[in-house]
Amino acid sequence: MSNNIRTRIAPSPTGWLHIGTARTALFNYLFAKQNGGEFILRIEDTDKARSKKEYEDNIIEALSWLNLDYDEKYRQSERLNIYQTYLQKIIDSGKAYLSLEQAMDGSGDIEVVRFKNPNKKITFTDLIRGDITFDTTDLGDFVIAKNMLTPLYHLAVVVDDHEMNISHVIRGEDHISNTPRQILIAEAIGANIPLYAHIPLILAPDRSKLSKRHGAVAITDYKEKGYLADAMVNFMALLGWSPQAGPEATNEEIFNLDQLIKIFNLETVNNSGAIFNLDKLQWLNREYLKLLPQEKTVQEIEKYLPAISSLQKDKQSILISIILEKIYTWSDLENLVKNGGFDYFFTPPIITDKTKLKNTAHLQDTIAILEKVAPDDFTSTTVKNALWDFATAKGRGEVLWPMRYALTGQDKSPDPFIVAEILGQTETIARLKKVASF
RNA sequence: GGCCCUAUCGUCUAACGGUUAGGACAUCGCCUUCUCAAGGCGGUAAUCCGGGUUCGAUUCCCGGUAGGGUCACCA
Repeated sequence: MSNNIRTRIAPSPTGWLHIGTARTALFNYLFAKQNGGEFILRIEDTDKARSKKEYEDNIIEALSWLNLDYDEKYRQSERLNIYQTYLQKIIDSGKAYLSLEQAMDGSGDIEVVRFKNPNKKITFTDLIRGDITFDTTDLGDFVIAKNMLTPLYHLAVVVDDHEMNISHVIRGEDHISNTPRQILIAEAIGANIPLYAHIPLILAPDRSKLSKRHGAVAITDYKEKGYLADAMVNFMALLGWSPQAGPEATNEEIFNLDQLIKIFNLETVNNSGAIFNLDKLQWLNREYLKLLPQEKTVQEIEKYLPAISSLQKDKQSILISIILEKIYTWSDLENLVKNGGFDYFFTPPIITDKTKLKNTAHLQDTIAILEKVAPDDFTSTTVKNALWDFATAKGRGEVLWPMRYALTGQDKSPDPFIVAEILGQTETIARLKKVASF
């Protein structure tokens, strides 16, 4: 499939990669890849004062984490001569002019380059919103460069999109009103007008533009919080687009990057802003956590709970299932471990308040029953089977609560059978004997 | 304020002009259960308002209202 679909993400390195920019990158990536095209990263660092290398590094780190691989990378600060050439061309053709004006920062007079506005109506067809018309008269003769070597945003964007053969400009709807200016410049340099698709913004819960005051907005914040890249990608795809729409409609919502490439549809992207819903992200993240191969999961859990490696494989997988049903992200696990949430699996609990055991009357019988379970088959199932009738006869709470409490020292924990299996027969009985002698 | 965009459950969203307005997250209830989770099952919950067009509007048109974006020698 050889066509000329080329898209780009053009962040300016004046802040960390924002979740909204990342979602725009995702849509650009998906659209390019599903059409066998190229996805390009262009660092828009023409503002020397505000651009910082650390932000560029953050952008690259975030895109890499999300697996949004770009085919080409450019930095506008390295292309100044190109802009200068085009600038000269526009000036020579009389479509822009030098203008001596008092600098806005009060630093004396400077000569800026203004675009000679033809004052006409511009209509473009937005792939998502249909025809949009602007009267450029309201724009005046806008400035396109501070001087011959310092192009401003609109000029640099148009020149680059032209030079880089960008076929589709997919960007946030905050750029809709920038489009007529850019079309005017494109016409002035004789460039093809790319196809535009303005996607809806990501909003904060109060429907305002999502910003730092609403908490974590940088992609790397989510990386650090222990979210999975696949979950993040899946979640962002669902913001403003739905697999439920279109001819290939499905109610399924779990799609990784490769699957999204196949089913994403730019035409069914929504046109209204979407609120960032953390609950759904968390749910999605757990879904992806469950999908992780055990080896990978153990590896990750070891970072926070090294003791898990001392367990046998089958016991590891039981503990994993216990852990996964209690966390949404790895940082949840980190917190649980910090608060001693899983200590009892590895260290006997210290029980000082024996009234917490409630009823100790059946402890000796419980021990006797557990001692009869075959040592080589001491599993949650065999333990449960051995104990069940006895517990039912005495009142399950009368038998099971003290057993569970003796094993864990916790008011809340997984059931005593599964805890017993992980601890093993010897340790289980030892813990029970200890409290039985109170 | 000018210009532009938008409007379906709390949230994300689906519905060739004809559907009991569907799904997911959240929430509530039930089941399971010694506890906490997880899981299973079920429920509550929406077409912003007013006019048209039409036999029939969530859907098409107009107006209103509301929200958002943008109006730099930032991007």
